[in-house]
Amino acid sequence: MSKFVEEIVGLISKETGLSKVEITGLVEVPPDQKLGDYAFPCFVLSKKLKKAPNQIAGELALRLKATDLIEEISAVGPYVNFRVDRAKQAELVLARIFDEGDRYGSDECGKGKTIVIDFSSPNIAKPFGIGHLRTTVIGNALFRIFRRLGYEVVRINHLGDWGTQFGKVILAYKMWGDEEEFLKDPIATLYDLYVRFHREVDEEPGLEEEARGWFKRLEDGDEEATGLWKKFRDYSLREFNRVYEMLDIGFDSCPGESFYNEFMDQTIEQIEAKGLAEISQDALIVDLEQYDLPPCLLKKKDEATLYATRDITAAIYRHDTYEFHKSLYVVGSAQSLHFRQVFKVLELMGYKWAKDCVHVDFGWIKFRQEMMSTRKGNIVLLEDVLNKSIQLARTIIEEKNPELENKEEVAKDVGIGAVIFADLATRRNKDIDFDWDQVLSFDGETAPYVQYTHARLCSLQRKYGRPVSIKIDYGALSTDEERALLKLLEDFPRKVKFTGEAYEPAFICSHLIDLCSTFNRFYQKQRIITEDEDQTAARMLLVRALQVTIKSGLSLLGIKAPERM
RNA sequence: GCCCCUGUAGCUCAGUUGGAUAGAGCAGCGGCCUCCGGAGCCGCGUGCACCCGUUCGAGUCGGGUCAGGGGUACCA
Repeated sequence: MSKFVEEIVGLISKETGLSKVEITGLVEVPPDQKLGDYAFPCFVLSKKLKKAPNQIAGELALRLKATDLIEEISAVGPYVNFRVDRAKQAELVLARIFDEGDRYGSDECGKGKTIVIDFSSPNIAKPFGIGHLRTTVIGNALFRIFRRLGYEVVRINHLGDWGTQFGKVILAYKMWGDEEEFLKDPIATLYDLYVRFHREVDEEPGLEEEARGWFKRLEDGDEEATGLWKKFRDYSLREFNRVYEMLDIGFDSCPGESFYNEFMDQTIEQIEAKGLAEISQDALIVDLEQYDLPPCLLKKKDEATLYATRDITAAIYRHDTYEFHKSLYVVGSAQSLHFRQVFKVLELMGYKWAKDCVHVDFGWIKFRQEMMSTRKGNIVLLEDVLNKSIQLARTIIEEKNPELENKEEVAKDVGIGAVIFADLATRRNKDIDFDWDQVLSFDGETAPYVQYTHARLCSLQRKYGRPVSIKIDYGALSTDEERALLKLLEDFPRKVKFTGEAYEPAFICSHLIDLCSTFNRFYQKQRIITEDEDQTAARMLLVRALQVTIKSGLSLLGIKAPERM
């Protein structure tokens, strides 16, 4: 909590007899900066004192005396408003940022704790579509945020490399596959086969049964099935890595669902030993009716396992391996029932840590215009989106800054940043309408706007040409915009923490937009570098702090901050 | 049928634990310096799906209605 709030809480508690905790919960920030920096609403006191809140505020404001940190106290309606000593506030914030550099916003709260994040997790033999963007970038942002908060973070790519679908792909490949075609474009070929399988199954329903048989053989370690599966997996991974490299995203472990195959029997035995399992309609299930949940299926009638079994096994494995404080699953909301079942079974198995498993869910990406016109099935490839965005960035650079040195690198940073930001900026639980025009927009509330502001701040520092110092006249930062900027900077660490608690990277996006738009307004109105050396020195320290904070915020989202663009 | 999520301006979205006149961006129209980067800035807007309730106070909490999406035993 800020020193200023502490001070205010102290003052009020002395005068009113309310507890500090209670007051802390009530202190708020007024909607208009002109009213003050902090406010205390007097409604709660009106019952106790049997007086109108307006009257109480008036009397309270008279009794409270200004201090070193709080320079003005006044009543407006039912609120007591506080104005902090601007110079002190500026000094506290700017000196700290100067000191911490681009680690500003870090915290110790995660020290000694491990968080496991399961994210991205594409299915092999299927194209990496735009639909996989959300889990990938949200997971990566959470990784960076928790790391900043002091946690050990383990990134897990739980590849979808197991399940009945591979029986289908194997069978389809055996029937219609072509080696040469496969090597040319592995995923597209496999995906075509998969689509064709579903088309042909309508006319020959027997294929379905045959495919299940192939998955069963795979699960039993059959040589031919395993060989094909391995081949599909290797080539798919190679293509995924291309996308991960573009996004600059990595993983600490990529075991995939298949990895847990050998532990599956153990899990089932354990569940049976607890007396939780039963046979129903020829399948092995855990009945969850008394918890208002549908049964959790462990084994199909043909004895093959299901994804719930694999997720339960994986959860136990992860806890044994990492002794996590939290285990996150960044997976679409379509699977929320599935996770409720899995977590419930873990709880019934007696694992107390089941409560530390969190489904970090998110809405769908839907399509409006382009979906039907996309040639490759009904999928928009993530790689295509990234490439288009980079291409647009190139074009704009050619137009606005053709002299730029490392154009290609900057075009990548900007183009990819735009795509990441466009996704992260919307709150997780909302569905996103994928719209080319919106993703490929570099104006307004976008990554390029933030990056542009950052580049502008860098440019100012180059132009200034002298080292920025913390020995300045802090009282010189006196305009409304400077004041607002100081508060936004002060609030940044709290925002990062809150973002972690809510698993909601969008909070950082909007904070960055606030910082940038406020600065740009300031920049437009006021000259930064002038004849007035004291004022210039003060403003340059602010510029430096903003630049560093924006860079820090972007890096938490997995977005680069070029110095020129 | 039952369960979950969503419903704020023409479009896309903010609005942290209920609080002082509900905010941005995009698109449209009109402007901006002797220009520190115009990927910028400024101006133009009577909108919280609907109805009840709780409260001094509801976009925010509770109940109901309507609309959209998702899930609901052998896919993941």
